[in-house]
Amino acid sequence: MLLPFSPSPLPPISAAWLARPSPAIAVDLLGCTLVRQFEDGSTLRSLIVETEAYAPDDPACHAYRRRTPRNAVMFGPAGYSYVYLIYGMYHCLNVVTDAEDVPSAVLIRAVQLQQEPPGDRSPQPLARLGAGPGKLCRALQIDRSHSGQPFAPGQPLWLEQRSPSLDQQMRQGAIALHQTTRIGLTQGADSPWRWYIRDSAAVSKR
DNA sequence: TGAAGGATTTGT
DNA sequence: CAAATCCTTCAC
Repeated sequence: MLLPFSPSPLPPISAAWLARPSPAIAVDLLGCTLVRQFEDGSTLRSLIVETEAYAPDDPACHAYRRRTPRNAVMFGPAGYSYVYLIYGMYHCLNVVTDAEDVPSAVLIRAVQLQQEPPGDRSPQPLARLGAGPGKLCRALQIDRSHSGQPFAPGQPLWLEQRSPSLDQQMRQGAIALHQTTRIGLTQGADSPWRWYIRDSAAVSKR
């Protein structure tokens, strides 16, 4: 299933809206728009269809043990990006949430691209390009240089609210949300902090 | 200074 | 199931 993109501009999501516990944000970000603005000024919009929450006292959270240079942004205020390199070859994009000094974030695991990203790329279904945290960063050309930056219009990345019609469909259950345990973890694997739009073509298997 | 391992993806 | 590939973290 492909979600409909809004034909009209949607309001940006504020840092204040993101200053809540990460599980709540993970649910609320489903159906919202991730906007990538490239250096030439062009933009590429994607609908968020799969997320995971990471929180304080969560063994799976990068900030679980202590503050380090890598995870420092998670200790800061909500509304900033946290991008890290995993397995030496893939980047993962997070939205920092909750209050300052409460290290938490939401991992964007899958998006539905509105159009083909710029650059030479072998023709591939858009749903595939955004299926997986590493793949969506590759498609949107997101790397660690984008970590620690605010989500705000005019920046390389920002977020926009759900369209009213999509919000209504999700609240009425016409678009089903699912909640499961998180993927690929060795610790904290029991917390049911993964959410996705069930029938989306872009979510991870399971 | 060294070593182990990871919020992934892909191909065998 | 294992490789690719490199950064982060922790131990010595």
